[in-house]
Amino acid sequence: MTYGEVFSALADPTRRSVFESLREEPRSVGDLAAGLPVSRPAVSQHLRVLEQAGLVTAERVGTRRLYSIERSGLHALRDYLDTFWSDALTAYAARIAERTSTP
Amino acid sequence: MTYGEVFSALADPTRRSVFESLREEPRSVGDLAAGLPVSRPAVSQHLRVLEQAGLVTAERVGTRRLYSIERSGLHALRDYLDTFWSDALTAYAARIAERTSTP
DNA sequence: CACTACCGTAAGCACACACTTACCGTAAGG
DNA sequence: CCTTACGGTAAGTGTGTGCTTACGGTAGTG
Repeated sequence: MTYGEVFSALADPTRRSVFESLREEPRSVGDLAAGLPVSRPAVSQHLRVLEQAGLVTAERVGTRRLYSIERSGLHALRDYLDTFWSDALTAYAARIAERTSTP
Repeated sequence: MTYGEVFSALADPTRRSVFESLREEPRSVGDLAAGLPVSRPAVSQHLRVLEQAGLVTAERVGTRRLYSIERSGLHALRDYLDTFWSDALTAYAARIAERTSTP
C-alpha cells in the first residue's frame, strides 16, 4: 500500500467512479456495477486494485460483499502531499540562503 | 487541468521521479534525463504531461528550458481530498440520522 | 439436496502508453 | 555564416491494462 498504488488506482475514471460512489454508502459489487457502463467482473477487478491500494475494504454479508471506504489509502496520499511541500520549502529556503551568502 | 489528470500524471514512476526531482530545484530537460534511465525525449514527453496537469511550468533561458514546480496541480489534489472527506462525513451523518429516526 | 443469488478468477482481446530513434527548429558563440 | 547545444515532435514498437465472456465456488432458500 504505497502512494504510487494510490495514484495509479485513482488514475482510472471507472475506478474513481466506484470509489466516489462508495463515499455515499457501502455497496455490494452488483450494486456498484448496476450504476456503471461496465460489467460486474470489471468492477470486481477494480475493487481488487482499490483494496490493494488501501482505499476500500470488504465485509462479507451472507453471499454478498459490502465494500466501504478505507482511510489508510487517502492518508498515505495526504502524507505524501505534506512531506512534498515541506521538502520543497526546505529546499527553496536552502537555495535562497546559499544564493545570498555566496553571491 | 483536472484532478484526474493529476492522478494519471503522478501514477507513472518515471514521471514521479521527474516531479520529485524538481522539488529540490528547477532543472533543464537534459539535466533531468541525465539522472534517469530513460532517454531525453521520454523526459520531454513526461514533462508535457506534468505541465498539462498543472504540476510544472517551463521558463525559457537561452536555448534551455527550466522546469519548476507549479502549485495549481497539487492544489487541485488537496481540494479533491478535502471535498471527498467532507462529503463522506456528510453522507455518513445523514445515514446515521436516517437510521435512528426510522428504525 | 437442488436451486438460486452473488461474486471472484481465468483466458483472451483491443487499445493505451511509455519507450525508442530520427528529425527539425531555435538560440548562443566562434 | 557555420557550428554547437538544447529540446520539442514524429513515427514506430512492445508491454501493460481495462474490458469482455466463461467458469467455478460459496452462502442462503425451497
